[in-house]
Amino acid sequence: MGLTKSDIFTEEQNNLADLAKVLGHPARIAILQHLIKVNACIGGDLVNEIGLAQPTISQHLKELKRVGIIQGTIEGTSICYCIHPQNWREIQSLFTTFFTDFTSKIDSCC
Amino acid sequence: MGLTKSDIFTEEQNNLADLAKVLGHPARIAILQHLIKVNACIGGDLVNEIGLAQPTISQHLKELKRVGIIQGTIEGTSICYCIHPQNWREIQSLFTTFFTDFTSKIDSCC
DNA sequence: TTTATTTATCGTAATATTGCAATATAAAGA
DNA sequence: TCTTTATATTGCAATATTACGATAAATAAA
Repeated sequence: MGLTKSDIFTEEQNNLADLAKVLGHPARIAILQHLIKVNACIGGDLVNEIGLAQPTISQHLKELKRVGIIQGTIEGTSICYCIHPQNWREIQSLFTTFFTDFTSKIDSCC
Repeated sequence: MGLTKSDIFTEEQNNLADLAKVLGHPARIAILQHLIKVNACIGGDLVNEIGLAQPTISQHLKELKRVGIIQGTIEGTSICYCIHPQNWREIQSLFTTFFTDFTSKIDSCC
């Protein structure tokens, strides 16, 4: 079907999964890492840096913006992209909580 | 195309994206959270708990096992699943590093 | 106004993912 | 051995994702 049954899961589970899914593509990881490295840059720089066609990068940027992990500011004809600091920390916090829920337990496996 | 151009990215980027992608489905998040909660359980319990058909759960478990975040031990006709403690910590570490790379910087956005 | 620059959108092709019914496999117990 | 129980695999339908060429839109510069 290709259609996730999101109605049988909690909002927290759907939300975390959605964020993870957006991080689940190397181009989007590369975009985020580049933005971290240079603080901010315009879309064209990302097209050159990543090596995918402009419409493809635009699509990936759209996804990253959708979940709020980056922001774009219009500067003339170009758009200056950067990490959204507050949202980044909130997303980081969600993942940290998720991972720590196990790490804080005693190992008791089968 | 639907085909990710993984050859133009670093192994680190592909690896992190692959892990994130596996976490990018609410059923797999729910499976992990349940395993954390009860420490260990057999596959049938997950089928009842999650509410998806047995083959679907089996498929999700296969993906989780592929990246090593869970392990399964055969116990008679059933299989006892649990978090893979060491791999969990390694994956947690990868995400922590990724997020901290930005968090440790001064905010300088556009 | 015309042109150049930059980004977004549309349309499309190819592949991937999700989910499940049917079935296969494997081990335990009668 | 035969049956039961639990999981894996296969096959398939529906939807999603990825990537890009063509093109639109919007602004700056000439």
